[in-house]
Amino acid sequence: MQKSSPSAVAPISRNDTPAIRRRGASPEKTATTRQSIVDAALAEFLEKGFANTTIETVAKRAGVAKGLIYRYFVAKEALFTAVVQQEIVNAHIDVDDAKRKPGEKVEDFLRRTLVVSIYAIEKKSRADIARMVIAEGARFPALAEIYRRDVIDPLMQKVKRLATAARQSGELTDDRLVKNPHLLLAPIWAGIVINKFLDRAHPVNIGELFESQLDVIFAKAA
Amino acid sequence: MQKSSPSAVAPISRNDTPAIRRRGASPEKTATTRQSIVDAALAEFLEKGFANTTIETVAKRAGVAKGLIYRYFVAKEALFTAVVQQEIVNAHIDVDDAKRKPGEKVEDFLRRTLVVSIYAIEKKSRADIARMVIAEGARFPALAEIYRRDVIDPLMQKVKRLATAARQSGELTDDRLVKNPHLLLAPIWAGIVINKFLDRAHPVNIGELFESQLDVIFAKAA
Amino acid sequence: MQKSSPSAVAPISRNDTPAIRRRGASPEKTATTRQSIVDAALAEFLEKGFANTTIETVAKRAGVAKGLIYRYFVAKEALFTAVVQQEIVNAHIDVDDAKRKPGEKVEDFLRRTLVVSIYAIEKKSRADIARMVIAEGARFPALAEIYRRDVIDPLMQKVKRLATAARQSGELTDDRLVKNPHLLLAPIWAGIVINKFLDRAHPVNIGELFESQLDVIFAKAA
Amino acid sequence: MQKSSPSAVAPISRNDTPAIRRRGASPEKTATTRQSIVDAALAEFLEKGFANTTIETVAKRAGVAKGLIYRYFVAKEALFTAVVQQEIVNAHIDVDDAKRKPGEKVEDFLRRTLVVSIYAIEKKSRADIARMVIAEGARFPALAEIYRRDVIDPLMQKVKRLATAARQSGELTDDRLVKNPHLLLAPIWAGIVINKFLDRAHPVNIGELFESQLDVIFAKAA
DNA sequence: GATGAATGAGAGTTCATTCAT
DNA sequence: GATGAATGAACTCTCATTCAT
Repeated sequence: MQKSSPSAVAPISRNDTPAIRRRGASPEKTATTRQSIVDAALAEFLEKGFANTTIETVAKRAGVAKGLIYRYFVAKEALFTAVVQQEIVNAHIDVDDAKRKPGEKVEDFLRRTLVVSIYAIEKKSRADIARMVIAEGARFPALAEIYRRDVIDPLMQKVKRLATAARQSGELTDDRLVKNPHLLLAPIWAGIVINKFLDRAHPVNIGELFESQLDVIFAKAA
Repeated sequence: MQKSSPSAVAPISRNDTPAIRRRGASPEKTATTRQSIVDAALAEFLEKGFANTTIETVAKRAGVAKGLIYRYFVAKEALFTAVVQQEIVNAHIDVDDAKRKPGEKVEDFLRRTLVVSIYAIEKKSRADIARMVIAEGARFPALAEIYRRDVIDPLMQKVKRLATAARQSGELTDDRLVKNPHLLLAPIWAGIVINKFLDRAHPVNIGELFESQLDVIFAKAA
Repeated sequence: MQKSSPSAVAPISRNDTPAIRRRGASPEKTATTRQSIVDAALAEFLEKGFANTTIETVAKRAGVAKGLIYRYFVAKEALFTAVVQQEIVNAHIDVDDAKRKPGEKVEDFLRRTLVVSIYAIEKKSRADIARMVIAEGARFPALAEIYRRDVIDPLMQKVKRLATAARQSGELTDDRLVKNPHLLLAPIWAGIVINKFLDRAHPVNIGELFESQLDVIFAKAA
Repeated sequence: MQKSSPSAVAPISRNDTPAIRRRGASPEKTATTRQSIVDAALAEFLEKGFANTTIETVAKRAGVAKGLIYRYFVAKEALFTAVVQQEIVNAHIDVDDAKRKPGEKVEDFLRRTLVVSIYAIEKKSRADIARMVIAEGARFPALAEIYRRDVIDPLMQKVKRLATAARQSGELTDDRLVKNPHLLLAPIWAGIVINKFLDRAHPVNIGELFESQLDVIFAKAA
């Protein structure tokens, strides 16, 4: 009922005068229906991927008729795109340099904030979203682009800024991270690939892997 | 879906009875036909993924009739499995500790061998195979397992052995890499994900990224 | 499908009890709504034909909700029938023999009245109605029948009566038109078929064609 | 099996060497199948029109599977177009001026040739084809154009030539038919409209109507 | 072995019609 | 009366798989 993406239905509250009662189904009902479709679709897409998900199954799971889905999304692809985009929006990882306390070391800041986020990645379905974007990326390049633009690029910018700060303060003694900010988050990608695609039976601990990466990058004596 | 090696056609007998003319096509012709199907299928699968590849297109590309494919592979899935498996076999990355020269440092050995392999990853279609295993992994868990068993696990074992050696020789001053051998190859996964799925327009240099990782792991002063 | 006049809504009572305020919308409002639906439907049907017209589009064009249409017409077919019938009523062509002036020749009377009507056929949408009746006739035989009964047959009767009069007065020297009254209006049908279906780019002049037909029938020396 | 239109299948006879036997289904079988689809489609389209004909019904009537139709025609529209075009080709009406015997009057020639054709119009399904082209013309303007180009226009040219000849020989005493060649065939259109759309119960005799038209045009004393 | 016509089970999508509000 | 969300049957089209030749 919250955060309905701005694609199909009318905004819920028209204005503040509660007396206005339109005929027909209420906007709340509409929003609920839409959300149940989105939820069902997300679950199905995550479980089976785009090609193996059928509209009929989504409808059944959402408890609505097949045709109704087409009132909310013009096509299966639009449904997929909308669902994934909505999730991408939620996937932001927060490492804003501005939140670093005065005098706080970059490494400490990263441990305090990012490590927590990363341990949470697998709790929430963020890794699954990433997996889906990856798996369907070839067929939906636009989605991959959105993911890059909204999630990866901003994150990389922030990492770069933090690396630069660490370099200037002497916390880092070389430019490697400034030039290759991807280095910092490489263990996350590796973890997602291994845990979500290759070895579900023996998952690596992404958080621990990331902490080790922090260790080596910041040359911590073990 | 697991034991798909003998899926369709008996292993081609390397002519032990060279003079005998059997009825029908010669084993050589058979092998050639099979290979042209596999080649065509690989190309199609890489281009379009499993779901969007049709048997008809594969047949056309291979220059054979649709029905013939079913003489070699019982089903589309079997074709896919066979094709990918064959590629996985080629995907071995060679870092055999035994080949380390006496007295050669582990780091030097890695730079001498692995870095070269990694720069080659993108030249050959290995990254594309990895991408496909990743993308279709949800639908073909058996393939992912094979990939892990035949490619990842052996590689990890070797990394672990090298890490142990480096630890014992004092080249490494902590157990991080021994406990998290994935750390070494994380940049490769990150690179594949970024280059193949998320940001084809601005690829990272996987080899360079990997070298930086060697730098930080072996605490090289820049 | 035949008796569709009372198909949906009772004939609007021309207020015999003007002071009484009934609940709900006033009859005038009702009539207005109904008319806007009919107008929209006519326009859509003329543009796209029966099968390609959707109730939703009609509703949108009429500025009413989809469901409301079903308060006035039980089904799409009833709507179509009602709309076309209403137009058929307007399609009468006036050639009443009674209006012939005393002593006026039949030919002169036809030129004075019918030719004018025919030049008007294409100005009004009568030809388009005819076209629609023709195009949908196979699917709506009842409509074609109504068209025949209300438009064609009466017209033919009048033509026959005029032909008989002309024969008796010696204006015509044979019974051809009496026996084949369709001969008189054949150019109109030909004109509609050619202009509306076959060659919109090079329309024939129906009025001129009809005048030529009068010429040859009444053996006018050119 | 004859005259397969050149749209989908390979030409039947590759060359004269009868020894060539390809594998798989024979071209004759293919042509037969194609023809049975075309026949079934024509019958269905004539009975129900384009929109009310389903591929499934056509397939059932042709005795083939639904999907097979799509091997021969890319889409329902293509099937319709092909079927109708093939019939249009057969719809030529022959009034070639060159076949007029030396010294034969135009009127006599027309009675000798065209009247016969016209009486045959309703025996064959030509009138039904015309009806279908008319009924679906709005949705398939290309077909109407083909019909005009291949049937109407050539016919009109011939009529014009004959009218000119008759005018010059003094057989006609005015230019009406030269200027309005449609006049000659108007009764045919009228007849088709009346018999096929408006009044199936009381059909007019198109041949007789056309003969009367010849009478009046050539000013025959009754 | 080899061909490709033939099959038929779905899948996505549309739309007349219903009904809770 | 009026709304438009909801239903579900029906339709077009696809494609893995089979099979007569």
